[in-house]
Amino acid sequence: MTGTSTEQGYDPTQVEAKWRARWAERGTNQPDLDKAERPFYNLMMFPYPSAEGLHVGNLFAFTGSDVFGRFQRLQGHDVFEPIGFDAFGIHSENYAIKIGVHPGELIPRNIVNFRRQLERIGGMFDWRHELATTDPAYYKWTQWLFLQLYRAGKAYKRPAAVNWCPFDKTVLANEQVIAGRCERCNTPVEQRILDQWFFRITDYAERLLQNLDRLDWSETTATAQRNWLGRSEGAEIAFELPAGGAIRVFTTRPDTLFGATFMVLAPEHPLVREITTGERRYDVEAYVRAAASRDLVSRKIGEEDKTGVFTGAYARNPATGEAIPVWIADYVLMEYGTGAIMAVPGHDERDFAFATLHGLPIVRVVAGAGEDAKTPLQEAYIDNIEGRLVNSGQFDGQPALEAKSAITRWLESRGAGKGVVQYRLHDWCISRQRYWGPPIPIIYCEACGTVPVPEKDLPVLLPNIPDFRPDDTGVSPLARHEEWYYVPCPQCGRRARRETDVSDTFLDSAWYFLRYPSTEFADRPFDPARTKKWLPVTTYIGGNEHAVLHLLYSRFICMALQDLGHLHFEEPFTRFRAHGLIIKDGAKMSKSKGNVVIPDDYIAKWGADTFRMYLMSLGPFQEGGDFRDAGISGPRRFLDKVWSLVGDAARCAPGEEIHRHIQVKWHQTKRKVTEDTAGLKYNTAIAAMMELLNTLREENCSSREIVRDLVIMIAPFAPHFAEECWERLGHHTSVFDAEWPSWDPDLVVEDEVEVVVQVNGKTRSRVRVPRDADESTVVAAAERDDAVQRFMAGKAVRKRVLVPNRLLNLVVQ
RNA sequence: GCUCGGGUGGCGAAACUGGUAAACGCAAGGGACUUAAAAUCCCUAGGGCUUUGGCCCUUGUGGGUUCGAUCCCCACCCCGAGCACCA
Repeated sequence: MTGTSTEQGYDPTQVEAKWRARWAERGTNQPDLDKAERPFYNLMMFPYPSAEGLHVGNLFAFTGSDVFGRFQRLQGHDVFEPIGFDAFGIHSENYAIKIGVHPGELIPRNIVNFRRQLERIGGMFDWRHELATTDPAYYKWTQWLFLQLYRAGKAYKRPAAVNWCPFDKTVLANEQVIAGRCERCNTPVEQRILDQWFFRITDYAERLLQNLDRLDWSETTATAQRNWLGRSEGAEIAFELPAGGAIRVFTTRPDTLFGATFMVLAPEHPLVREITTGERRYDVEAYVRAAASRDLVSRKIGEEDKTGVFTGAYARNPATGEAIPVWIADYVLMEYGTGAIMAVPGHDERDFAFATLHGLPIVRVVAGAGEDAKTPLQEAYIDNIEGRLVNSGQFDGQPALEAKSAITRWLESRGAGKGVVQYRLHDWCISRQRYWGPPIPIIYCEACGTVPVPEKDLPVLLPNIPDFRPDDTGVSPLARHEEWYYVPCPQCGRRARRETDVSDTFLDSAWYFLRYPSTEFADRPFDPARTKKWLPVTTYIGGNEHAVLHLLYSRFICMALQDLGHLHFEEPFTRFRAHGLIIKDGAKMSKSKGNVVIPDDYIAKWGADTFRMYLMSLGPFQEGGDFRDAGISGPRRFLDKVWSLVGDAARCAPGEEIHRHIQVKWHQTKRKVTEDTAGLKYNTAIAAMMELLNTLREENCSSREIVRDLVIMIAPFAPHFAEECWERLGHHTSVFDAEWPSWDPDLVVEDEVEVVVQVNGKTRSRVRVPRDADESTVVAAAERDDAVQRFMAGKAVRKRVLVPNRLLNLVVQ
């Protein structure tokens, strides 16, 4: 194999610049959104335009999505691959504060850099449909979305706790609270109660859960959503108070009701004041105050001792009739269930710890194998659903599982309880007391109350104020901007005030995929015809860090929009695949770990195509890989060799005869590359192409037909390179308009196969036999083999196992 | 603590989801070409024995099922990600 050649070597810089220009000129990456016949919406999670630019981990994800889009295009689909920027939010704002540049100035600058990087890597993006969530033409519709939910009664305002840093005097997101302290200044964080806007996502909990079963999603992602939704079946039970009324609790273990020896209310529970007796008032109030000042995060960690105080009140256990003491403790959370529990210390770890610490009685009501009512409890006996009830009156002896429903029915018949379903999911708080987001389109009027901004007045523009820092009022900086803050009431015209909270970034990203196909329409968020043609998204690829919030919120928004008649579907992402992470020095790439690799220098040195191939060959796309720059020369050598092979093929006469075994390799490769690329197993698809190349070089074969197929198969991975090779093979159209190679099922198997011969499960030899040879033929061949004979040593064959075309195992003695 | 992933050569990884463990690539060693280097090309290569014919061992650890286990089952160890007092 001589690399002949008077021709030019492969120069990626030149080739890539040429094809970027030509794609732009020809509109290669711009499908006709109205006339497309086989629409395929290939979506990648849009990036947040950080000041650092895209790192290698980001480009791994973008490239993997682009490979898939280009592959689908070669399969004959009209692929729409849009891109945009998730540019609002606390990250941008905090960074802007840190370096003292206004986010309105910083973000456009970052976007320019992102655009440059994304173009350079060769993404098949349709830039005509680029969007940024910070663009008033976009957030006008984010605000519109809020109004639709508000009108439908799905948005409401209520007091809720936020994390508050008393030093920085600002509201913090949960992620900014590290071990109960502010991530920036290390000051202990407190909680503050503010009036905030919520979306009623909990109304959709059951649908969000049910639909998961029919979505083609990564199983890990679906599982994460199931866990987050947290469906529990149980009972709501009333414990009567002597003075009238009752404390209602939720439990998943009604079968342990007879073991409820005390009750605990969350400190915020509305009944606390009412039931506390005079002599306990001081202790209880002190405890409530202390709980209120604790930050939200450490409250939920649960490592500390289980503090609490007795209210002095008693309630009646509906099963035993006994009066049991009512305590308050911060291990009970107001946001879950009813904010009150029946404590069963015998069968709940937390209740056990609390009872031990405060000297409360512990009763066994479930006995496992070899235990009875009197077996002492050293710790809470939890995994007891296989056990039988004891100390439980008429239910003694029943299996715990049966007793669950039996006791629930018994309570129902006496009006003391009922079976209910609970979710962990909370309503979505969309209020942010910050500057850098879309203002929530609400006006407060003394006369008319809460008035939504009329749709004709949208967008409510985010004013460009120089001091965008949060201050110690706990209110958004927008409140300081008077000519913005005060507006005439849309209903009565009197002076009114604007809502100063902006909405959560997750709201921006919960609908951006609806906007992409319709970016040119100024008068509607998403055009009905376009939406009908392109949505739901065919394939969505993104990071598993968004497995829960972003994907769940997007699903909720689509459900709500469908219910309101705006959409024809309720699940936005037909297929979702989570990409893996790129590891460097044993850790995920992140700025805080200091192991971020900036791709620009690699691309400049090796070319985008080599870099793409390298990233895709690191490991399975859905698992990620380990970045070591040493390996990048491999893919480059591959492309160099293909380059020279294309030169040979261009000179080679068409229709050259091809040996059978090369044909087999060729067709096997087509099958493997097709299947593996479709399954996102890019690393093995690339390996298969390398094998084919090695075979062609060993056999000194430069068949035009084979090289042509190879170039098409390389195209999703190395698009500029493939275009250039395609042209050198004499084509005048884009390689992406070519047809993906098909394989002949008769040509993927050799006529003669090698069958492994094992004796007692150990490989001893291999014999060549015709394909699909029957057992007697294979056995005969094996028995003629010297090595096999040696290991058989005249012993009788007790059993033969034949795996056709693969293996024969002879079991002797 | 809980829920998902995952542990295979010097390194990244592959193995039709029970059938030749280590494909493909990187790094390495030897050779060819060259005044030289780079590039390129050819050869070697999991470990250990060896009488040079081969033989034995090897997929985190220990058991099990099977003619046969990287793959299935049980117990344990380690790494990564997410959730975290959810009653």
